[in-house]
Amino acid sequence: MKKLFALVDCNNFYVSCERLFRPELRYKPVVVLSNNDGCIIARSNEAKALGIDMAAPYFKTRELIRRHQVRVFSSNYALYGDLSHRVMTILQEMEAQVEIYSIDEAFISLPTDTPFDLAGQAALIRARVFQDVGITVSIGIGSTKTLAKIASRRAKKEPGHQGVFAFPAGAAGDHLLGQVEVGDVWGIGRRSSEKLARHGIKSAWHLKEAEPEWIRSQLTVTGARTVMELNGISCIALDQAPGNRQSILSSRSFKKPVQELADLKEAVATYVAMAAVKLRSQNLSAGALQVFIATSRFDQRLPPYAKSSMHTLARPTAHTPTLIRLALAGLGTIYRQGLGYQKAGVMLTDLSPTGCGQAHLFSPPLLESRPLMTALDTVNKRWGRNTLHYGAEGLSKPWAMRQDFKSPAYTTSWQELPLVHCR
DNA sequence: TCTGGGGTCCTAGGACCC
DNA sequence: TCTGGGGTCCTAGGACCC
Repeated sequence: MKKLFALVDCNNFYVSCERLFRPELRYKPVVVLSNNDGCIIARSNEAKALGIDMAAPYFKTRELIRRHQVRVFSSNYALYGDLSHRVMTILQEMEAQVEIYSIDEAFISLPTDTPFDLAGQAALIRARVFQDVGITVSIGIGSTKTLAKIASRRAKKEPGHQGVFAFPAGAAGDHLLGQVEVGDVWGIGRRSSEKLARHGIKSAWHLKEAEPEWIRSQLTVTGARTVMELNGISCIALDQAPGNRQSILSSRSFKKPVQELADLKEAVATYVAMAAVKLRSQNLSAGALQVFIATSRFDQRLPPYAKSSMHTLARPTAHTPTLIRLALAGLGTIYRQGLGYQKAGVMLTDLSPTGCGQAHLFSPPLLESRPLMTALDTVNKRWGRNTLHYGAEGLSKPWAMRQDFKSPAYTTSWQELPLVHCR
């Protein structure tokens, strides 16, 4: 059966979340920063109009921000995650086939075999999300995910569409593709668009008409798929139950460069503990652990130093102390004295469902206590993160990331609920 | 002074097997 | 002169996404 795709995309999502609890900031320029207050990762329309670029380093735009009194927020993922969940729940209530694609986007698969007012249904979804959560979404409809993406951008950018736009058939569709820069096509990043431009392929229409074999040779099969999708041939299916996760990464930049091994150890132990919580929450165990450290890529004075160390476990585990021990041992092998490290991290890979691992012939069973981990997670869930934690994680954490402009956890912490004053 | 974090997929090349 | 053919697995690196 032929299907259509709709992409539901939350407008300026992080900014919209912040404004939800600060309605006086509506129509004012607002930006949200990445972790460590490093880059700008969300902008209100007013901030975009001021010429503040996506992913611009905060310190480089600070003057512009000050001059126009742009309101700045550190990222607050507890808030965004919670509001995202509310939006996605509504979509799943209204539609049978939903793929949650990212924190602020979902694809929906729509039937086309019955006479059905797609745009009308999309408008209903949009109204319901706004009514129940207070977030504005744009919805694009197309015969492939790639075309739905292009349509959603049009829905967002041109107010006349009331937030819903269906990719048109025939010549009108080609005309629209002619107006889309090739780098704005889903799956075509900076490197590929530079390469394509050198061969005269500058618009989405040029790409659609390109020779498939040549595209395959230049952009591999993923590029070839994109060309098919632009031609209306669906190659990227709706994925309602994404397969088991491949890896769990936990890493942060430091407030200021860290030199001491002792500080790095604390940071790495903290990241291991975070990753392990995520691991157990998905009932997974890790078969390998990688730890990495890096100096700043931007520091011109010294050559950058980045090293990682991989350790494979005889048997998969989700036991925090075991993982911390391995990570710290790995850290010792890659640490070099006298450098100022800007970032460290831990990646858990070879993930498998807990309890399904192959027993090992020669290693004795690991002396690890699953009930202990369960108790730890239960306490921290009930009483707040870090109620119980490992000594190796440290206490003062002088390396912790910068978060100078963080809003309260309005919806996920009793202590930070917004107050309503009545007279 | 100050430049995010968390993912996925693809390819090439080396090592190894029969 | 001339050096097989077919395969798997692993890793590193590149590119992309939000």
